[in-house]
Amino acid sequence: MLSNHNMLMWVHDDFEYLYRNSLEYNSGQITSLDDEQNAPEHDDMGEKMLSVPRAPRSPLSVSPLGRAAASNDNVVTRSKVRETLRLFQAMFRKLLQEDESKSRVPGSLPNKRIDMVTYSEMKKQNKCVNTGKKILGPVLGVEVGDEFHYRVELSIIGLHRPFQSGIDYVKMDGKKKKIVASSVVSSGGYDDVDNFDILVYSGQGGNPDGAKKKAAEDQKLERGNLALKNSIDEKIPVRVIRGFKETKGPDSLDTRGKMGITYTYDGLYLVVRYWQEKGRYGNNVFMFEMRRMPGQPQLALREVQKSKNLKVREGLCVDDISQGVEKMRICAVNTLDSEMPPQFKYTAKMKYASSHNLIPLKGGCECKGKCSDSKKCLCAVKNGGEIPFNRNGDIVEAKTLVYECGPLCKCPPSCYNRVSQHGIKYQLEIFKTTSRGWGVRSLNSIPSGSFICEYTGELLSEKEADQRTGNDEYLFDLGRSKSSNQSMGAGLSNVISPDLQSTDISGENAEEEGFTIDAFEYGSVGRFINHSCSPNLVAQNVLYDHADERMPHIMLFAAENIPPLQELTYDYNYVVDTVHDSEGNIKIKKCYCGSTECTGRMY
DNA sequence: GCACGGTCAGGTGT
DNA sequence: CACACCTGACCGTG
Repeated sequence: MLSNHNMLMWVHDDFEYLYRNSLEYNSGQITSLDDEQNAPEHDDMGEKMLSVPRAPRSPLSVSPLGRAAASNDNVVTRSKVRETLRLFQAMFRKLLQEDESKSRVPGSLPNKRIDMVTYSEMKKQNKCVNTGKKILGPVLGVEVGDEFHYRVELSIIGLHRPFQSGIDYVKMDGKKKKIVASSVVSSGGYDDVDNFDILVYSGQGGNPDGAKKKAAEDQKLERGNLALKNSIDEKIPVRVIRGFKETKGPDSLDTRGKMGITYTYDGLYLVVRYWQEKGRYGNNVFMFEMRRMPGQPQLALREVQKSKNLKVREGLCVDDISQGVEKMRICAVNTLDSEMPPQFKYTAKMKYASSHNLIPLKGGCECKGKCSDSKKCLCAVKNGGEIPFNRNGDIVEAKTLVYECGPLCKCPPSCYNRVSQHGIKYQLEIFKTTSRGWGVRSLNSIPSGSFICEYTGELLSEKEADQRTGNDEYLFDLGRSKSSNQSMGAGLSNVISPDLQSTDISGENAEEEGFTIDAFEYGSVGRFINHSCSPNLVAQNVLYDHADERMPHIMLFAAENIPPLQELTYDYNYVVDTVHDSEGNIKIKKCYCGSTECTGRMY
């Protein structure tokens, strides 16, 4: 572990100055530099050099201003930021669902900007964070590598306030007139030269606007341009958010869901110089060279890019653990030791025994199209009168049980109500973790609400499961997976008007015979996904190919935006002291998830 | 079919 | 106030 002092010895003088400087402007203090909230994804990404200004940790480092109670900024923790973003994403999906289900009467315009609507609602209800004075340097609760899909997401957590403008800036304390840049968004819309750690950013203004018949003009050294210039002299770090256009992998079979751009917080940069040159339209534009400050974690996206350039992936030990069963290959990677992944028989589908008397489907919906009319679709009715997915295939919210369309439905396979039955759509891989055996991660960015994979295996009754001792690690008790709204946007029910809320359609005959999925011998990638006390996935009960509510499919969905290489986890949801061995003694299993919310025990 | 460019409607901040 | 902004959705072209 590094003390602050040691840490500063790693960096050169200039940097130390900057470091202190940025702290000052952040009006906080460093409290802890050695623990990572999201440790898992960095575990195997080489040595960490924590020499860059980091957001102070709450609650020990509350803003000295002690903001008024009306503000949401009293204690901005990492989990507060995650919660805020999840709320945005959940509200967004809910409002989009509402908008999509509206019958498009000619004359009544559908709302095209759900992101804006969501933003207004969150602002009205004071759900945004870091809303106070604009921040220079690190932002409380935000970490390098965090991902977003809408510009307003940057705004609601105080990372970059303006909706459209690429440059945000601040009046300097004490110098009323002087402005410096606080953050920039680089979406590649301008001619940026991209050298990983160098960003050449174009100034603002002067560009022609065809819609308004405005011709190109020379840029002026004002506003954002002036702020960036001043940042050179003041040596104040500027936050950089990079927008990457979605590179649809060649093996991506997902034709639906065209989410355009992923914004990634790329950390702090210094503006080192600026100049003028002729722009695309013949006008003079300003160019600013920005350099990424050393010691910040490499973006996972870069790591993936790098490894793709190699012929053989480092640590690769199995090319495809699914052996062709999944439509995408799932490789196994171990950069730590020589251990190979455990042997098992890969199955993408659940294995039911005839002794369980599975209740078959009785019928399906009669929709001719893609079940877009939730009033006519019988499956939508079963789901409480709505299709539980958006048209891009994201689940709207976690429910007790979701009914997808099935083999007896008239709708085509491309129907909006068939999401998890189509299998994985992200490039997943299993990898050896430092402290929790094998884990699962993705090489792609995963947007909140996306389907990840099914937890498959052999279906066992409780009695059968009890007889198979010694492999608890691969058991999933179906009763345990009460899908809760908590994990996909806490407080959604308080924010959305009651008539929009889903009706709970749980079978209340819970105290019947329980079932378990045993993935020890037969299973899928799902069996490698570890538990976490602050997980990024949620387990959702789904029915589609049979009607037996006692034994739903367990489908895992993303509960937030997940950057590449971040370990995927869900909450195993054990109640401590309720797990017994064959002699009836309480079993104890420690949790090594490493999150700040860790309870210490898995069961 | 798709990638790309033009167009348009926006909210917020200056 | 008017205006600009590295949006985001949509619709036409190639």
